[in-house]
Amino acid sequence: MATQTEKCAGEAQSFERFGAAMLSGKVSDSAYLRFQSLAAYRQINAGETVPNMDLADRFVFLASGATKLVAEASGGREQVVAFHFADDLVSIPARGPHGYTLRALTDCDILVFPSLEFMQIAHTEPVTLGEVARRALHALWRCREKAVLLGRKTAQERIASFLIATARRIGSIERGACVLSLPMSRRDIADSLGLTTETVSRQFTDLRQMGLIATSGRSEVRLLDIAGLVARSGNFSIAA
Amino acid sequence: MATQTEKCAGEAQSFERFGAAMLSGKVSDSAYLRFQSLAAYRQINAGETVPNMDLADRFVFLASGATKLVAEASGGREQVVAFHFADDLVSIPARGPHGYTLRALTDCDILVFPSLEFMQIAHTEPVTLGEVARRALHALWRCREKAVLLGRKTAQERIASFLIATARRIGSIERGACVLSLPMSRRDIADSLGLTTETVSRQFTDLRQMGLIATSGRSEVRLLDIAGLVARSGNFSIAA
DNA sequence: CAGGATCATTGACCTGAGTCAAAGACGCTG
DNA sequence: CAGCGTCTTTGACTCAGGTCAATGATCCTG
Repeated sequence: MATQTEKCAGEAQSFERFGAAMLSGKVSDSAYLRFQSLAAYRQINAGETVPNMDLADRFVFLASGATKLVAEASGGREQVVAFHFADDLVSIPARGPHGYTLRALTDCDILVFPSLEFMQIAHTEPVTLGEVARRALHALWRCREKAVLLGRKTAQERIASFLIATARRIGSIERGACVLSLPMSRRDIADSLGLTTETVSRQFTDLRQMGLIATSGRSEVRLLDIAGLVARSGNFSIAA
Repeated sequence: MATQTEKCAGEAQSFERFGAAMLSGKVSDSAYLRFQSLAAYRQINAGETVPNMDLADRFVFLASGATKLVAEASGGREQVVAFHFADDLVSIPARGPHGYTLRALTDCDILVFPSLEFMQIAHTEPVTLGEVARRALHALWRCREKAVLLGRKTAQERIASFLIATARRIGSIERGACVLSLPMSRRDIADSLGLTTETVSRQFTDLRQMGLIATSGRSEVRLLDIAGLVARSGNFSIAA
């Protein structure tokens, strides 16, 4: 379980956070300064889109807040490809079969880097390059898990899997139970799990009636029986 | 369009191929030798699984042949997470919510590395580390495209997308048309696209009747109207 | 090159999730 | 703290794709 993130508004704090996460203090002063001058600091309000700048690939470091990466298919269909929280590094391709946009779920502090230049500097700093590789592989792992979910799981298994995975990222312990404060709407969850808001809602209701979860308000979910959720998540092996 | 791959059986040729792809000649002799002693060469016959060795994360370099990375969910459901062809580097996590296995579609020559040690050596060679990062980001990009496909596309759009994407990887030009020699069965395609063999078959039939493709035997597909396929692929922007 | 096993195709029917529509809850603003 | 817009929930019905079952095409082996 990760701890919830505090606010961190401000360019200096944001870059400091980036340094701690990606440069881990072992980077040369010159590289440090080059990263600093390359970084474009932005504050993004909830609901806003991270502007596309030019048409190049970008890395976005999320210093605070939460975002979703949305891919658009034809016919206005949207798929949420990933959610991100503080300290995450997001890779956004400029173009492809689908258009990608990064949208803020809450107010965010971010640093935007052009990928090409970022990688050029990183090539002189093994620590940072290794961190990019490590994070990319981790994101790939998560994306594969999502592919299994989207390709082969029922609506209920998708919701159970989502709750377990999200709890591991932003859940907190409160009076023995795991509590989630979801920054995303039912629509975001639906677009992430390949469902509709109606189906998401129905599955929440079912899990509530089974006594596996309790909800209060629009965003708070309390996981009452994690073992029961795992059993219903469609996972092959028991998650570690 | 990539060119089809020739056979390359043999440990020496396989490692040479690895060197050309991942070390690009600029690597120190000591790192070269360390990679060489870390690599476990294997020949895998079509249909066989790459043995799990110990329980650690692995990188597999595919020197020749084609493989599928399969994730297993509960109830024996299988999801093909990715296909791989010659010169691809596959990252296989040891454990997670779903068990992963790498299976050969054709006879293969592979090099297996334990991830941890591989990354340790790579940290001394920016070229290789950068290549790992580049490939991981590329695999992530592909996996995201797959998530859009699995989350939001119809059966027909999935098949069209699959044919276009596969043509780009292993298609060859023959008398003006793009020809695919698919190394995977209908079941593999179905497990990759989140469908059943029956649905895959029906969609092939439909595309054939629309005059977009022609098939001969079990594995050969001729793309007669690529623009038509793209139009039916559900892609948002026209693919480059 | 005949026999047989596997793989692919086709057809009939069924179901889980989508769609459409309406009512209810939340939470924001004045 | 009342009013209103948005988000969520619930219900009735539809349909794309799954399931079950049978037939037909490949291709491999002896």
